[in-house]
Amino acid sequence: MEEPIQDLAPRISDCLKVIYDMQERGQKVSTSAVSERLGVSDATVTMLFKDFAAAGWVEHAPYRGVRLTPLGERKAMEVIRHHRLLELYLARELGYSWDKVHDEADKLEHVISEEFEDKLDALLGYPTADPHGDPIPSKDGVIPLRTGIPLPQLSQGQKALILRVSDQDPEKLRYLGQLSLYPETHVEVIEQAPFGGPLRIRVGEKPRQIEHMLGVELAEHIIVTPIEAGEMANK
Amino acid sequence: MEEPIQDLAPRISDCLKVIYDMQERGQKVSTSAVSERLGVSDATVTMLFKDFAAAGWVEHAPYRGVRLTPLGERKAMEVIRHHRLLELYLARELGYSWDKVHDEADKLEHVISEEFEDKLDALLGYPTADPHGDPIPSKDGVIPLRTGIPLPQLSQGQKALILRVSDQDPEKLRYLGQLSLYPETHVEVIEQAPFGGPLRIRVGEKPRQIEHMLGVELAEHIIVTPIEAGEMANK
DNA sequence: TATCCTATTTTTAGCAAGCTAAAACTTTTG
DNA sequence: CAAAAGTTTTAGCTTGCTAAAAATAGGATA
Repeated sequence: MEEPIQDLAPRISDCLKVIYDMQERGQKVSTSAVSERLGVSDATVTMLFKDFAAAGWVEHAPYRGVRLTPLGERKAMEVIRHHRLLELYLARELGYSWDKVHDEADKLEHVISEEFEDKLDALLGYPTADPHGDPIPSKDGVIPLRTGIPLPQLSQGQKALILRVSDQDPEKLRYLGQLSLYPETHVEVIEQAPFGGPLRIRVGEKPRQIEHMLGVELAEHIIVTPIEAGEMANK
Repeated sequence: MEEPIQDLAPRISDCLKVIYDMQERGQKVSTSAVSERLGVSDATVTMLFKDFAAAGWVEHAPYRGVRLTPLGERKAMEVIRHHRLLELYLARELGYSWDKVHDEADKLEHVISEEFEDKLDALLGYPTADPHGDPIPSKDGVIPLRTGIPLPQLSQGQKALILRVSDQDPEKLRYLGQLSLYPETHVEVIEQAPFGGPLRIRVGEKPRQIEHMLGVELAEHIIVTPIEAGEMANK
């Protein structure tokens, strides 16, 4: 229960990660949803839920899913810190494209030592976000909060900065990369077709801007923060 | 049988590595010797030997051990390449001391992808030796040969260059590191006590040389190549 | 030279972890 | 309130391992 996170079986830390991820998105954490994401049977997840409840990581209401306790959240933070540090490392130091970092980090995170993590952290300059803009928790489990809104909620004509692109599907990431929709990029909604229709957006800063069409499906995963006109002038 | 080396179970590649290592040292590869190094029971190793024989990696004469086939040697090269590239990487890029690289590499080598390996290789400039001076096989399994002799066989007064320090014991490595006995270091035997007595050695180059006493036990693992007086003059 | 003894190796039987298919059971929905 | 959808339980599989029993090699002994 108080064992270091490295010693958790891979399935256990993977499951913790999925629970946290779903909960962060405000979704209900059900047996079937988790089993699908982990690629195992429902029966397996039921057992994991029971084990987690016994360890005090979740509250488990049988037949209606699971919710992380504060302890469980702390454990999840450790797993996620490992994962995101590795993602950033793979992208920045080894030149991985952002659609490939997730899978490789998934394998590495189960074997690296505390010392390895510390050295990565230092090498990367104690970073606070991974290549998708997802925040990297600090060593003591504090997650740097940067709130934003999904791109489709941006009012027309409002300029904004991309904070996160929180999708894991390599295909989609590759596509978004082609449109230069990375974190820290400037973006503006030119118009949005009604009833959840596609968006017309302008990407990039003044000299080199490009327009694209983008489905809401994808746009929902792009989290942005509006920027004042004043801030633009500085550039 | 023709599956990529990454997909081998950890135990299998570990075993392959141990077999290669013992054979390279000219030792007989027996069930009990391998089981001891892997930390498993004899029964387990017997089964591994049978599996390896079935895969065509070794010739297994029951009750009298195992010997790698050419195919088995190729497989072993792949495993060892992974391991040594990682060792060098950990030491050079992450600042690990040479006594810690082995254990961390042992864990990492089972999960890294072919792409990861390629990126490491490039990042390191296609190296040919790890931090202990052990040769790194090329991608097609060719091992760069650099022959040398154990330090105790060096004639007195003969100057030499350290090629390899082939020991895995962290304690010993740490100690040898304190004496600056790393690969590429200059060393000279001042005198050797008879009947396998300790050596008196001079370490380093002209301006900054230090003398040490060293037991034969340890010295046996230091592989050196004599240098001509002429070569010295260049420096 | 034949046989015994001992150290080593292999075989056997069985354990534990981690998983699944299918049956049994809830909850939700029409 | 019945059927559908989702969850848990049950029974049993596979993998990888081990302890103990059986088998063997190879030198010691007579």
